[in-house]
Amino acid sequence: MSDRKVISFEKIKIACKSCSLSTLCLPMGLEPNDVDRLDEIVKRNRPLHRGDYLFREGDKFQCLYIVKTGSVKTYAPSEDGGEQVLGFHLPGELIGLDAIEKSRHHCSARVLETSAVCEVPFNQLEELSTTIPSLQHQMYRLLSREISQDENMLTLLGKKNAEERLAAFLLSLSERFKRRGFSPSDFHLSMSRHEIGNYLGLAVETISRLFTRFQDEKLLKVERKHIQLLDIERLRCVVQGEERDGNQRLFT
Amino acid sequence: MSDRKVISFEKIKIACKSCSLSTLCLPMGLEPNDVDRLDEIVKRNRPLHRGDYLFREGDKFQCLYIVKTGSVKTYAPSEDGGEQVLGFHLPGELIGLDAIEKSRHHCSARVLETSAVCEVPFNQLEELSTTIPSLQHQMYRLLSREISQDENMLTLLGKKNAEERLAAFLLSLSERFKRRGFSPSDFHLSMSRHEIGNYLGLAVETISRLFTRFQDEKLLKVERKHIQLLDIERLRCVVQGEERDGNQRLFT
DNA sequence: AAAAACACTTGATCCAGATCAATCAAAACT
DNA sequence: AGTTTTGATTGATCTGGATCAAGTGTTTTT
Repeated sequence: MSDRKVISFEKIKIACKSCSLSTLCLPMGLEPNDVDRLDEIVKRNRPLHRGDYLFREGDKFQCLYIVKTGSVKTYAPSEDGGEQVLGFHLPGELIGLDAIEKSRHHCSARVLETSAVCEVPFNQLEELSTTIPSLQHQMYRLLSREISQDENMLTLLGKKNAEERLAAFLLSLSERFKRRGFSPSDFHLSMSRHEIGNYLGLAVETISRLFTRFQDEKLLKVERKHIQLLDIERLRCVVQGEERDGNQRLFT
Repeated sequence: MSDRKVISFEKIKIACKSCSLSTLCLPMGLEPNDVDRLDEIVKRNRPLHRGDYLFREGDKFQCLYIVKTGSVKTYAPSEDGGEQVLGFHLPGELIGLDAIEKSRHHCSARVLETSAVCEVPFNQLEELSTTIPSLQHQMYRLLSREISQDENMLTLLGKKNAEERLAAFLLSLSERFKRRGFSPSDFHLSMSRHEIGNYLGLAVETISRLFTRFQDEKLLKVERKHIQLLDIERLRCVVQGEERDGNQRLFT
């Protein structure tokens, strides 16, 4: 292994207190010395590459994972080879919260692009949280947020049509990139059209057609995986299911 | 108010330790004296009636609610008067976990039939959980379970067709009734066809037709809100999307 | 007891999005 | 550089479940 590689790996091993994500991540709201205690149990591994697994469905649950750079998808595989994509995870987002109850993962997680991921042994985190009330509080908040997000997604799948779904997806990415200091209107999709469709309960072809349509309507510019949102306001209207002529839809 | 009513109300005010739900509910896995401490913060109100609200979207989050008897639906109202039903809650099930993060409810909860509901002030519960590690653990488990259930529901809405959805719904009720000591094959639906359809992302008419079809196929017997499951095994096959002739479906 | 409101069922028709099929384009591999 | 593989686009067709419509049964109101 070359020296260069070791150096770039070491650069990734940043302590929580000097990590740029600390305001989005587990340490949010903790006192500096509590962050140090948390820091001691966090493991930082070398970067993973496209397709690598964080864990697979059925694995014993040991750790929560936090994306540091890159992106990760979680999905529920089904016996017949199909899968349901459950989420795409950006830096600062926690992965594995659904495994606490049964102490076993019932979804799989794979990285979508070269990514750095922090690992937090849950037993140690739980023990630490008994002695740091603000950490316990943060855990409750993060678990609760995950529930809210899933409920939001239930409404999307239960009530929204194809164009509303894709618009909502793009705006969600946009807002999350923004909070992480990236451009909210110019970004790269690390997932395939197929994965987007799977996540949104739509066929690949539908995603493709919608991108073309949105581009025709000057809502965005798309070139393969590079997206530029041209009219975020109007995209918000699309999510709300507003008609072309500006009328609202009645009931659902 | 008559004496009878007061007596029947008092009968509902049972301490956690003598509550038949204690193995499903918050106190699960707690030491008897910890249950007593939990018991002190639990409020038990008089029964609520069909249509009564536990809370409304936008309300300040104060308490978690636990169904003691009866049933409750939670739903996300949308501006245009529509709604997405998020869940139906049976005795022992916790309601309001999605409100912790923002300290505000973003769904509404109404009882479906005359119901008794326990109320747990969250601030007090959180404080108690800092001093009772097993209570903290139980909270993590319950929050995690909620996430799993929602993810399960995402797969249902994203990948399953109408008959698979209804079969899964009925089996879910069946299993939950069973764990509560009720018949898994003979029960009463406290929600309307409209609410079932809304929950499953289907139209009322589709629900109605499927009940008729399932009855024709001798999977169940339905008479208004009274359901008898006649062939739970075959219903499980329907959920898996098996073809009439016994073949499995390939991919999804 | 009649009337009104509501919940459910059943049939006929329609349509958004799936599926099938054919290219096309960009990586990845020889 | 050429070949294969994989991903994305576009068009044509099909269909599951929505929507529309009409009627029935049940509960609530008066």
